[in-house]
Amino acid sequence: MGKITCCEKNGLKKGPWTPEEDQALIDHIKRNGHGRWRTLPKNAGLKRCGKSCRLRWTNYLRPDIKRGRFSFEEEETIIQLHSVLGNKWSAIAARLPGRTDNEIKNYWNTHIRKRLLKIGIDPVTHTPRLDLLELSSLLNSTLYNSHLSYLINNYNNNHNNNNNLLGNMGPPLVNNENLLSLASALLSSSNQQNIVPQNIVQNQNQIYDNNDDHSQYCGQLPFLSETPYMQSKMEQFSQRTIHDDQYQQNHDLYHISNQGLATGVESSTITTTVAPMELIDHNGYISARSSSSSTTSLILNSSPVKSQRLGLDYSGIGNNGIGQITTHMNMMIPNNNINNTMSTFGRSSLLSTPSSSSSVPNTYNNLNSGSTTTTTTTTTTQEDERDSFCSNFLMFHDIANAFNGNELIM
DNA sequence: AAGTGCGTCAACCGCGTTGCG
DNA sequence: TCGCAACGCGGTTGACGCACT
Repeated sequence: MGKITCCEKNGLKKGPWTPEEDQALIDHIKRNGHGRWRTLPKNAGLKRCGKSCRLRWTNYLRPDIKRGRFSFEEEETIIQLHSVLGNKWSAIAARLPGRTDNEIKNYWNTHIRKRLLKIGIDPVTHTPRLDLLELSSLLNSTLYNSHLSYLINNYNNNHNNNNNLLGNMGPPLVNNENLLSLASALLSSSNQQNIVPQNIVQNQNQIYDNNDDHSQYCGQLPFLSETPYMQSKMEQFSQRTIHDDQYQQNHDLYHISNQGLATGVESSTITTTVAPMELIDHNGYISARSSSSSTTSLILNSSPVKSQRLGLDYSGIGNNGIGQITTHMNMMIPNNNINNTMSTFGRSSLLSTPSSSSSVPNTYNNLNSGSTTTTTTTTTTQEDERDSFCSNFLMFHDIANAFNGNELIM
């Protein structure tokens, strides 16, 4: 039948260890220390191979082994280290006192890995799964036109109402059942369409301020930089020092600002505005005018991974259409680091609105409890929290990676 | 109560690396 | 430099327990 192993060949025992065997091993190591595993079993009176003894000691009997469930902090560390080290379990274990490589490996494979897959993150690359990226990008980019047009028209119809526009939006634009068929249709037609940038998601209440002349926006998307709100924000933004070398270095990074609404989430939900770097002119203005062709290329061809890393959380796709895509971004950008990030990354900067800055959790540690993904969730289990935590953490981590710096990490 | 499916995790296996003669 | 033994690592297996039917 099976291949004869060294243990079987030598008449050595395999399988689970008995308490007596454990005690014999412990006693021997207490007396003589570990090492010399080949001769240890004989000296300890064990009918086991040295390999088995070493494994039993290092993975189970060692006095400094920490048993029990992994804490949030440990899980956080594992994810972070795995994104850097990959499946180097021993290297990861070396940074987690009391945890063995075997334990971490098992925990990864049985818990974390599954959760990542569940939320659409590739556990190997720590990025959104590529098979979902194109689909989602396509949906976003194409739906953006109709979505904003709807919002604008809706706003024009309701501009005396202080409630958020989305309260009147009705059902999401996309549901799970239609997702694949819609994607198929879009894929076949996308090349003929003039797609408006996917990632510019603005707070309609703020952009189209009540003092604006709403009639000018009727039926079409105004250039965002032409709205009074964005004019004022960009004026602040453009006062910051921008270095051309950083622009060159980060030319494919993204302008990020925190805004509310506009993506199918509730009015209390804070979302994040993300615009491709290509859409930001030399004064720091978002230029929708220049984006229609270049953004199509950006989304579908040039750098989908980075755009998704920074702007989109695909865990929300299945549940809430586009809405949750922007949600996690806020979680990923610690409020007290926004200015640092701006100065660090020059043109690839962050804009924070007053509304978001009061709502975004200050620290990474708040990610567990401070999720803004509150759109439809009614119950929260510990597993749910961990799912959310994984998602948040990974996005946070990937942003830091994408910026090629550690400035976002506490 | 018995059968089945599934998740978990301790333990095994094989291969690569290191150290030494 | 080579060969061998010992060790370490990562992938995989299989026993066990629990939930569900």
